[in-house]
Amino acid sequence: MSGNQRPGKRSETRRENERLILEAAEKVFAEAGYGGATMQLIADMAGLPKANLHYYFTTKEELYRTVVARIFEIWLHAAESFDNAPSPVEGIGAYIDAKMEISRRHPFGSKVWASEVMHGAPVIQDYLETTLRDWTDGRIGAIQRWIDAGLMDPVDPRHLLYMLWATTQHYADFGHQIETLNGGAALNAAQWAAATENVKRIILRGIGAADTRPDLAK
Amino acid sequence: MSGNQRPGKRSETRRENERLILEAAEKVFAEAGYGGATMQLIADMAGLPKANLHYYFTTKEELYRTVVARIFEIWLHAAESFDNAPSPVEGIGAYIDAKMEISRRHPFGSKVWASEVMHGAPVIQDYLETTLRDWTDGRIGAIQRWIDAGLMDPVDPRHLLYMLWATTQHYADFGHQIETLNGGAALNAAQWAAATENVKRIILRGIGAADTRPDLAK
DNA sequence: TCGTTTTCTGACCGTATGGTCAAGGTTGAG
DNA sequence: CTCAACCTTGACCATACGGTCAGAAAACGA
Repeated sequence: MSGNQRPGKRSETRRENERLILEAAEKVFAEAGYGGATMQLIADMAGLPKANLHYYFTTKEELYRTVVARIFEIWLHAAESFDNAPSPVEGIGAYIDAKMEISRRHPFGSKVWASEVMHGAPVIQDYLETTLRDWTDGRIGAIQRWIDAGLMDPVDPRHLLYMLWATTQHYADFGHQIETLNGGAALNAAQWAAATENVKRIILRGIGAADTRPDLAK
Repeated sequence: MSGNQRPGKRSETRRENERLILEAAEKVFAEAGYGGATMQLIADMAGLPKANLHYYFTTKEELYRTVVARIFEIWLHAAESFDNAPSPVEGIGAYIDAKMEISRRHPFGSKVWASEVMHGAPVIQDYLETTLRDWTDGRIGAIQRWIDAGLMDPVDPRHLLYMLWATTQHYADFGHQIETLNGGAALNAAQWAAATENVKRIILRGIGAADTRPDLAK
């Protein structure tokens, strides 16, 4: 219960190795799924002997839990973009920017999260029922206020949120499909920007919140 | 090479058992992933001894391939909704209807498909590069013609397609999350209808294709 | 009733996996 | 230098998994 780890520099090995393991684990869990991932594979990718993994993380499940928790942290951080925005264009726009950036920079984490939810959220059910639900309810209230203030059309805030999650995470979770349809190449910077602009444009116009008119700009 | 199975009624057992196995397999693969699924689990769910599964499907991979192929068939069928539509409102509207219906009636299949793509499409890569790419290119052409005809805004057709896939499949793939945020209950008929309407409304307005004006209808 | 084809299944096998452990190495404070 | 805490790892174990197979049991046509 005391458990305050000395941030002292004495053994930084621990930090470094945990980082190596968690990075490798995130990738392997994303590419093979929880059941398909093996400790040996993660160990090889981290460049450590398998027994060493079990020194830092007792079980495969504990390692997985840690990976998922880290992803949730990133998610929560992005969720802040929504706050303190006076209008839907700014709030939702910033949120789309943040989530697209996550899809681009943390595709493995996004896939692990998707896989976890698809399998019934065996290890993060409590997060869904507490943190996520609270955040969602709060955002629904914010959207409703924008609607009441006449800043956007009266769409169902809940389904709007689902649409935001779906469209942004799609670029990570279905990245392989998108890559294949892009001639086998990953999206470049310009294509990512175009994708983000498209999502923002369609959704913001779709909810009647676009600041400009039909916008015939190229 | 002769292999024409007599559709004779002599042994319909085969058809029935294959159906049982495929249904069980779809569910287990969806809920546990390929690596997490076991032949024993599928056998139990199908109510057959494990050895019997190997009589109909030699290997686990062959069973999985068959499951994925069946899902692709359903997907292709829904894709037809897009065709022969004179305007985006009708074409895209019908496509959204069809895909939402698939998400509702075949959630397991949708998850298997998502899982397959997320893991790099190890068994359907050829489908992505041929059938899916052809279909996508064709639809992009259709959308571009609508744009050229002034029936909708000049959005990137490719990203519009991604948005359609993302938003509709989200209701199946992330069904557990949606259910949790819905108080733990699955969406009822009215809620599914509301979700579908919301998706259609936002996207069609978002691309400037809504037939009606801002639509203040409740 | 017989003979042939198809279906069924308990018992079995080799392998790969998650996890353990004991012994040895490394580090740094006193 | 000494000692204790921490880190490393090859070898090992029990289990569970995909897959096999021999032979029993139906399911037919003649």
